[in-house]
Amino acid sequence: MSELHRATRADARRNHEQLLAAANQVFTEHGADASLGQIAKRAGVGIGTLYRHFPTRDSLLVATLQGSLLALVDYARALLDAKSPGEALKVWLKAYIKHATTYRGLAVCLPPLTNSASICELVKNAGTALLERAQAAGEARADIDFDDVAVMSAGVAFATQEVKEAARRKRVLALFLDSLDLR
Amino acid sequence: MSELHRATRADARRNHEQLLAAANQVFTEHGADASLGQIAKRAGVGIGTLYRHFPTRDSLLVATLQGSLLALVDYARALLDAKSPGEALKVWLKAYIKHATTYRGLAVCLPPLTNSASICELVKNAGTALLERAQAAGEARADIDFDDVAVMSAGVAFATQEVKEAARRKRVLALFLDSLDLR
DNA sequence: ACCTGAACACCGTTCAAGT
DNA sequence: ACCTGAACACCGTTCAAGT
Repeated sequence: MSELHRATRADARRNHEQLLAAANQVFTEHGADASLGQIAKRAGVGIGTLYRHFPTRDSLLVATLQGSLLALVDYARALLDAKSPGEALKVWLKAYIKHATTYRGLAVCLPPLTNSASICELVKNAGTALLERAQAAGEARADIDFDDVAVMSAGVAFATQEVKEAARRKRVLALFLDSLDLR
Repeated sequence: MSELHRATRADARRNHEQLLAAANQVFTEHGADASLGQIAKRAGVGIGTLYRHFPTRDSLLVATLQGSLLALVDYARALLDAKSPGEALKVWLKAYIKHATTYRGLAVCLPPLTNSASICELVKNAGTALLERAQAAGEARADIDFDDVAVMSAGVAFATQEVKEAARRKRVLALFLDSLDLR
């Protein structure tokens, strides 16, 4: 019943919520490229209604991820008080990369989305703060910015996604995290 | 006129070649997820003929890339004589990653293909030789194998693909290559 | 103001019919 | 042996008609 919803009709609000819930389910089951018609059907809503609420697939995707993205931002803020700035950065990046595998195939459509969605600006700011703190403490190489780290993280998330062996996933992740250290 | 083709009909051989040429063009123009119907049309062939010659999209993709993959193998063999094993590895990995961007979106469908196509076995062997030589010379960290490097390379190719700024692409690539060094 | 679903354009894949 | 393309099942997206 927030201010934002005062002017919207009750059925519209309800449809919005049911679409989000359905999308979350269907994306989880079938991946980020799941059929939009299937999502509309699961929400008990016409396909046109889905498009009215979420004009693009990406807009539906970010809406679905908003909660976990905000959690990621909060996590970053909390980590700004951690003893070791370098470790704090790495711990957060692990969570950041793990988040990019929330849905199968999410890493593939995440990069373009990173530049359009406003929530991603918050995430970027949060990551930048952690990186710069680590760099200031001499615990991360100084010749990179957070966009570099974000690009590489997307790559790691993508490449890691379909690897069966947990040991290899862990090694590749470590390879990346080690690369952030000073020389 | 190779031995392999003695038993096949002349029109079949011709169709095969025209499909390859058309696929190369269309993949180049529209990316690795281009329409197969469009490829068949460009080849002047029924869609059924395309499926007869290349039962899956991946089989058509690897057939299209076979020449450049073999060139990559030759390049690796030549580099086994290079003075610096560590540098040789990195130079080749740059070419390897660049190859994964031959078509837009190729990096996305490359990983599964890497395990199925027999030509990729050759590439893997070539890369392994370069990596192990660098490791033996103490010019690459010893706690990884070529599969680790291949996974990360796929990630770099994917993540790098859509980045506009050349400087950032270069920095991310360097970040990866640096990570292979000894500590 | 919002919802619906038929309509359209596209795609992948198969397979009966042809040569 | 090989080729063809109609047929089928699916998908994304729009928009006229309804409430």
